[in-house]
Amino acid sequence: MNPKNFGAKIRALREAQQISLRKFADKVGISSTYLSKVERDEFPPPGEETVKKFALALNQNPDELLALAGKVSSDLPAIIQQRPREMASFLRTASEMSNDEIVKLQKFVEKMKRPT
Amino acid sequence: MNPKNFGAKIRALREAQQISLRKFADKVGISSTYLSKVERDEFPPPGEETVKKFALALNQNPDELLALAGKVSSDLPAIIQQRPREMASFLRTASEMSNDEIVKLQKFVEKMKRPT
DNA sequence: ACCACTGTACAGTAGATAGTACACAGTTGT
DNA sequence: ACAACTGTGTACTATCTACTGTACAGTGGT
Repeated sequence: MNPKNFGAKIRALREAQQISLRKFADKVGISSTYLSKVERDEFPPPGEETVKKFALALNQNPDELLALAGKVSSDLPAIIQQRPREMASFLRTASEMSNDEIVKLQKFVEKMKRPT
Repeated sequence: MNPKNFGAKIRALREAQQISLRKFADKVGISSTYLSKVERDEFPPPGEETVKKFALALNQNPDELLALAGKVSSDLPAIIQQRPREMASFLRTASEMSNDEIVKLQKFVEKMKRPT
């Protein structure tokens, strides 16, 4: 919920890859100084595009990494805006569901997706 | 999608209420100058809280008015961040659904909501 | 004629977001 | 010993967001 350990996570993943701060910064197109501060959570997480580059370079799910950064991929708000009432209602209902119920819902959606 | 006619909508609704620009501005707690520019789409739509006050004062659905403003209520991103993968997947699937399918999905969710 | 009201033009601003450049200290390899 | 790394402290900065205050011109009523 709070982006308190975003930086720590990035650092851990980067170190697991044995890549230096500077090289990683170059790879994702930011300055090493900035990356240093972000990794120590001295600066807040970077913008959406940069976080997505992190995810790509570190083999992480972009949506999860964005969540850790306290953000969401901007295509999702865009989808909500297509059908604001329905989507808002869905999400608010889903937020009160148990894990079991979420799984049921997922399965239902999966079924609908399959070509009839 | 683009917030091009947000202002025009606000102006139309305000005029339908027969309330002056200044009075409406006071009511929602912004300056009349700002409201003037917003209504003529010379300035982009205001922030989330202000749009919600517009909705309240004009009897509009907040999620719809926010959508017209190119925004989403901040509780929705927060919900997505609780279960980023599931919610992102759900939304991206839902974005490809027909209206019929959305209705079916809504009914399914309604059923789940009912106290067992 | 005057006053109060209508909307608008002009000129700003405080705070947040997403970064940058430069310089430096400590560690490692040869 | 010194070159080439490693990460970090300091000091900015540009752009965006979400507004404000003052002043003014046009319209309507008395």
